[in-house]
Amino acid sequence: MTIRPTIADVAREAGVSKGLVSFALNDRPGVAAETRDRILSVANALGWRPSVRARSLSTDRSFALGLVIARDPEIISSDPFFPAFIAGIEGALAPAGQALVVSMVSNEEAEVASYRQLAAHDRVDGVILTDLRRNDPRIALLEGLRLKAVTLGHPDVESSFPAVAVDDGPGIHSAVEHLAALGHRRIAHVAGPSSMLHGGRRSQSFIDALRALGLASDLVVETDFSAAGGAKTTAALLDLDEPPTAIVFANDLMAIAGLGVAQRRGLRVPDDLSITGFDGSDIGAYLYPSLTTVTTPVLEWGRASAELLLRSVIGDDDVHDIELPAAQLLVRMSTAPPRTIR
Amino acid sequence: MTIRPTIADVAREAGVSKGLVSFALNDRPGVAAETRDRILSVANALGWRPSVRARSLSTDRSFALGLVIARDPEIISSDPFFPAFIAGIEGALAPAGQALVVSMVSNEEAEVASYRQLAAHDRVDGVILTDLRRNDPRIALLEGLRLKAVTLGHPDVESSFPAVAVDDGPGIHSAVEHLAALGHRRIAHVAGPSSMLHGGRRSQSFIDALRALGLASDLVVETDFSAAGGAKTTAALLDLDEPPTAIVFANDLMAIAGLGVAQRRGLRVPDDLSITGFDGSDIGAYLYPSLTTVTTPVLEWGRASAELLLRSVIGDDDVHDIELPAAQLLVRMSTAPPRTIR
DNA sequence: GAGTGCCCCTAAACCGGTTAAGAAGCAGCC
DNA sequence: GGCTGCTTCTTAACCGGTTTAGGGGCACTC
Repeated sequence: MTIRPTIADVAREAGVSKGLVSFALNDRPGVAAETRDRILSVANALGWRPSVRARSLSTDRSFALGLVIARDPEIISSDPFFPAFIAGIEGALAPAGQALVVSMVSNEEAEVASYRQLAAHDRVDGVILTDLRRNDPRIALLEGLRLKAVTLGHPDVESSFPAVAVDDGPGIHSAVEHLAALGHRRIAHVAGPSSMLHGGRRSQSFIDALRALGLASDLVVETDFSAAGGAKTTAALLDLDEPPTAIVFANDLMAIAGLGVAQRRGLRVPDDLSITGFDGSDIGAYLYPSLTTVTTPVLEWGRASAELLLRSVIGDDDVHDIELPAAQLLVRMSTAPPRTIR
Repeated sequence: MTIRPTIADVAREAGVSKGLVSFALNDRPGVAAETRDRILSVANALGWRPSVRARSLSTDRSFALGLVIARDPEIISSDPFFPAFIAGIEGALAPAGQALVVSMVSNEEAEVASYRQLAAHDRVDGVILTDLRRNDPRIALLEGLRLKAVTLGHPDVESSFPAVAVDDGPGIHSAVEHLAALGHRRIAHVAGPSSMLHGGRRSQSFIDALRALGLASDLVVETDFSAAGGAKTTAALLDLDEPPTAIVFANDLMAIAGLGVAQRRGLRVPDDLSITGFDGSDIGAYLYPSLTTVTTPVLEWGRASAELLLRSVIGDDDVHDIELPAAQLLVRMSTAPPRTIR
């Protein structure tokens, strides 16, 4: 096993020019069928593989997509989203011979720097934009950097990028209706930061759902999606004179922390307090009680995003927004009728 | 903002040849100080940035490292290791202008294919090898593919790659001693697969620790590091005629599932059963009871691995194995004296 | 029989760097 | 004055592809 053959080797062996080999290998017209076959079989016999590097240089493409993950170091390990999401991306990228460049940073300055670096070094042809924020500056940034992108969810600003969205609403609605049907009247929501679009959207869905049922929606507390935040706000809610009998958490991590807080206080879940999460993370099934949650098709989300972005990079014309199946309620054991009306 | 300047632009502007510009920019000897300064200031004025693509093609380097993650889809979301590990890697890579290519696969064939693809496409200069297995075929594979690598831990086969290791032993020993000191005599271990080196090593440490204390070490059950596996084996242990009063789990995920199983049976943790995990994952602190566990310097591990691999890629001579601070016991609330001797 | 058009192919430039070979200029030395 | 050797710089090849311009051969047309 020596050095890898190049198209020059193939050309020599097949008795044609370099250029023609390139044409034949790329299935372009203007090559006689017989010649094309000969070139292909020679390439095959020599074990020729294209050099991504050379192709990158001449075609001005990277054949890779990027994912910048900005997360507080404290949250990063426990967040079930990204590993599954990356697995989904991989499902679309690997068969296409594309690679995924991942960058993980802990704050917004580093995030911006990371995008700039990806663009300056021509590492990727496009990026997947997660965790959209209100008035998200990254959209203009990426447009300025001339990177392609897809956004996870619909941004609240003008965007030239297609979106891949999962509607959180139905999941939250189902959770609230489920709790109301069980008899709960005082239902709280531990929300993610309203600066993040999905945080805000989940809150709004929660409020809408309560209103539709004619219930008060005053118990919405905003925090930061972290376990620490979930624990703190849960404690605050339980300290109220009239504490809620059920809490809808905006993600599983906060729900798990909230569960711990309740149990620590001697409350029984679900008898004294019902709890729902959001994410459908696997670990929730193994807790005691297992966590009623809202599942999101994360893997599918990753796959669809990567596919759409690839199409957009190629210059496919009909790239348009994609709506994935909505989030769905997954009832497990952390919800039950409130004790007061039992 | 037009097209990016190349060294040809710099050369023209500075009135020298392309080659000399390259020499000046790479700080190589043979350039007059005055000329060098002129070239550098012209480059600076034009806003010249090197093209990684062009450099890759001519220097036969990718300026990127790879990480192939092989995990069952079921485990992937809940595993706290990789996000933190990647964050650590990033800490070393970003300042060096290097990128991280991540590939996530679900089985061994796909894993091999992934390494082959990374090598065939020249995507990376080296890879970080995690989750070493017994007689790990990947080492020979990577040597054959002429990729550089570092291994996480010491392999049990001949390897030309440097290792970055964290000794699990002291953590497991501490956990066992902690439990023994509390009065436990029947201590079980829910182990990871013995086909994985760190799974086997933790078991062995467990057995050694018990022996050293003169206790029986017959309660070692092997499973797969998953929540489902942890739950199932915990159930089996608790079904024994003489069940253990404490269980040492080989990772946090299994410990959390085990905790759920015990509580589901009406056992109180830690009163009826003590539990320890392994990983030091953050979420464990918020459970009820909070999980006594063994912490590993994951972030540091990632950083050190990436740095070592970068040095190895450059051809630095004195790359040798690195031993990081050993894993440490973190006592929280899931361990207490057994009820029997209370 | 010249002109036109098409098909198949070659030659060569190009992408943006690195690097080997060699030339020019100059000082030092005998 | 010629030789040696050093520094500084240029030229040109090279990495491995893609792509444009154009040439030769052939059939068809009038």
